[in-house]
Amino acid sequence: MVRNMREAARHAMGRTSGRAAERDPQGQAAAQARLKASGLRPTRQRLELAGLLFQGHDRHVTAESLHDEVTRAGVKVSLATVYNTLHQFTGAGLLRQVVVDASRSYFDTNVHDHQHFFHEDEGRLIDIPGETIAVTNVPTPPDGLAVDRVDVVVRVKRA
Amino acid sequence: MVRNMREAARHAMGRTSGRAAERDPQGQAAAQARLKASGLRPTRQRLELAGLLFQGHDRHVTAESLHDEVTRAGVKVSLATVYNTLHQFTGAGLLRQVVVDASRSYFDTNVHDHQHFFHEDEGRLIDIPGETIAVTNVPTPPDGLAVDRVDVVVRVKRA
DNA sequence: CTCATAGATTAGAATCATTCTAATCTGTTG
DNA sequence: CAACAGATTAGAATGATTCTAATCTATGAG
Ligand SMILES: [Mn+2]
Ligand SMILES: [Mn+2]
Ligand SMILES: [Zn+2]
Ligand SMILES: [Zn+2]
Repeated sequence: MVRNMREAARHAMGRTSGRAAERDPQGQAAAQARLKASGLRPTRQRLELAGLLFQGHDRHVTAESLHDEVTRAGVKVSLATVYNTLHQFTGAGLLRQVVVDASRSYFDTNVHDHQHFFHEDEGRLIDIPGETIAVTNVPTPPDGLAVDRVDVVVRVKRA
Repeated sequence: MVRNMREAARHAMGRTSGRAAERDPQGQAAAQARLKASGLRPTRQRLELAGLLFQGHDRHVTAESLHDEVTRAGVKVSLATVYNTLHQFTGAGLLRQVVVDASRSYFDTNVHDHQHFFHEDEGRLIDIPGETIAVTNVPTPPDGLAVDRVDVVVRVKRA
């Protein structure tokens, strides 16, 4: 039943209306490149999620916030796939996991050295550029251990 | 049926054999004082848990590790009570909660300003004295927010 | 292009830490 | 020794995350 390129493309798009992809052509292209570079198959779901995550500005998402967002965009992706994708992207170095809240995991599109404000009332993360804060005199780890990284979280509340 | 002080004391001890209390007389006394100072009733469970937690050296426990420990000591305390107690002690300023692992909460008997090594392979926390690490140039929080505290976690792995 | 297949997605069940419920118990105070 | 506010607890509930196993799809021969 597939007769030509246009039909094939529509078919490949599956359940999505194609609206999201049409709305963000360069995002999709960049996403495609990013996935290819990481050896991840460019599936509809990964392209949509990458499109939302890597639009240029840095983002902090939870599995649920990203799932809500992609769902609101009219794209059907299961929550399991959102979790899978966040972990795969993290494994590929496209995302970083941030632990600040015992009740849920955040993922950060900014994988460079930087720190965070964590707004405890609202559960929001705000970047602090990597050059801003200086952490000095970090002691040598106990024998047999090596520093993986140093996290600084500035917990803030309503004044 | 309670005839004298000795009997009364045994009765008050409830289901415990009294072994734990006998093993740690000063711990119990200190615990009693600590609870009184915090306005918490000195129940058998709180005294046992305080006895284990505040023995002098600083400790990092999870609800489950503390529950295992108190259980192994032959004292019957429900996990719900361990959770309740950890939160009450935290509210009273006797403990501090430490967020380093998305999968469980740690409680720290050292409530003074200090930082941590977190051994990611084993899930263990190691104190870094408060005067050791210096964090400078922490930026001013966004408007309407105030710094609650600054956490530094030095994540370490097997070398 | 067509097909075979490794890899991906997904609904729904399972897990696990933590919290809640509501029944029972106990420390305190009069 | 009451009376009762506060504490404990078994077991259910919750909520985030992971797992299962069935179905789908991207890909690279042929
Ligand atoms: Mn959702
Ligand atoms: Mn949890
Ligand atoms: Zn960030
Ligand atoms: Zn500590």
